[in-house]
Amino acid sequence: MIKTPNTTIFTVVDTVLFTIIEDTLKVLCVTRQRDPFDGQKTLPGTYIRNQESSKVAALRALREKAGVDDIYIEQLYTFDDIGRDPRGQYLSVAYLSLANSKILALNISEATQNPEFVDVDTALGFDHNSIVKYAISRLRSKLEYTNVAQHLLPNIFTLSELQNVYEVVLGQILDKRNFRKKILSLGIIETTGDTLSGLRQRPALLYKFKTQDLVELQRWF
Amino acid sequence: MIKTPNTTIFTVVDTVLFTIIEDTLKVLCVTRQRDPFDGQKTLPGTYIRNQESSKVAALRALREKAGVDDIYIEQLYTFDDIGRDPRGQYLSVAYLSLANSKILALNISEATQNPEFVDVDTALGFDHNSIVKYAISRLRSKLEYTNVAQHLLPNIFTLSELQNVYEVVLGQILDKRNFRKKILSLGIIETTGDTLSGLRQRPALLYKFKTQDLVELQRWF
DNA sequence: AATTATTAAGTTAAAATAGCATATAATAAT
DNA sequence: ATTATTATATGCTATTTTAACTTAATAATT
Repeated sequence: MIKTPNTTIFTVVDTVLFTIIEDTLKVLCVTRQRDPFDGQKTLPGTYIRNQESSKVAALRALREKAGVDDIYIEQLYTFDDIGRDPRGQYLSVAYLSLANSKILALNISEATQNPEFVDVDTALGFDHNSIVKYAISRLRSKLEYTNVAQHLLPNIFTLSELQNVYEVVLGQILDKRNFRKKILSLGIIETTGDTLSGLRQRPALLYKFKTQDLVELQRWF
Repeated sequence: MIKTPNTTIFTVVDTVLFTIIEDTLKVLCVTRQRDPFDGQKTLPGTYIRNQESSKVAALRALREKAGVDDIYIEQLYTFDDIGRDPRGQYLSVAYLSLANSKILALNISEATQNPEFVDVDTALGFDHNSIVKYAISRLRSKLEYTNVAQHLLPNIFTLSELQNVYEVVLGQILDKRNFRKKILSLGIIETTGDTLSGLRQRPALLYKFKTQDLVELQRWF
């Protein structure tokens, strides 16, 4: 094997931070201030620094734009097709991140490229629409066999709010009785015993996820 | 955003090629000919070249070691923890690959680091045991909701052979009647109409996968 | 003709899923 | 006070899926 250190491969990260605003799935993006794609929206990204892992770089990018320190993040996929960036050979490790919109504090300034949440079908520069598409696909899968939905919610929530997260992400209406039976039988949430009153209706029982750790449920065999 | 081109991040690929030999899941490895980990077994890997994507680099690594040109491959995960390689900051895009052992032609020589198939629990250098572990986990999942099993088999096979692949990879015995019912109901295989005779037993019907393209089956909701 | 090894195939009980309707608790309006 | 409104909570049933289990058929060998 011949060692060929690649001085011309740029290693970067791009982040896909989803949140739900007004019953719509939104993704964080910034506005580029230079070519290529000057003025266009793109996913927040950054170069990976020396002695920094891609995950730490991704967290750094999100901290700068969205003002969050403790956030759910997982590696999504590495995009490195030749030609994906007109500036040269860019290898981007993409990360999928989730947050409840209430805990976010967007750091809007020229320096941070004016971060904002946009609809997931908004046109983005580079190959970032592909990345978002892939992220949605991953998120939909994970909703179905893990407890990741919690990161789109406050710590305490009603079953209706939880169902709403599933409906917004999956893009389909679910039967309320069956959803409740299903989600309760999975054993990943439990009631706090408290109720949410103050509305002109029967008060809803409040629930929380049993653990913040990622739980993977079983499939067949 | 300050641009910090990283001249010191090495971008490489590592490949996890699984095959089944004598009813055991095996992984391709090579023997390192230099420090670090001189003399130890590791996954086949290579530097990503200029104007080469990680996928192409992974295919190149496999072609050199295993003599295969047309092989199933998918991106697994990118490993880049600081300290994973004592030589410096190495970002490795790992690939998962599958092949039927019959089509492989190991290119055994000093230059190719004497590739060989070993049990998946064999001690490997670097963080390569973690990579293999992650690859097994991915493979097991994918068996259950895709048609990837085909890549561990010849084009034409019996149901017993297919079941054997599942049993070897999943590490558990499956009920024959239920397995057949399940796999046939998925609609991903069909019989060729031919039978396999010549053995001192009832001849088995032969089957093939309907498509080589990756098929993803549905889960709940 | 008997033996052997492996394939092919169906039934039943239990569990999970999908589809559907009504009573309840709180507030708001009268 | 009484009534209206609104979202919550809950249960049944038919259907589908899953899990567990046994025997007959076939072709080669002896």
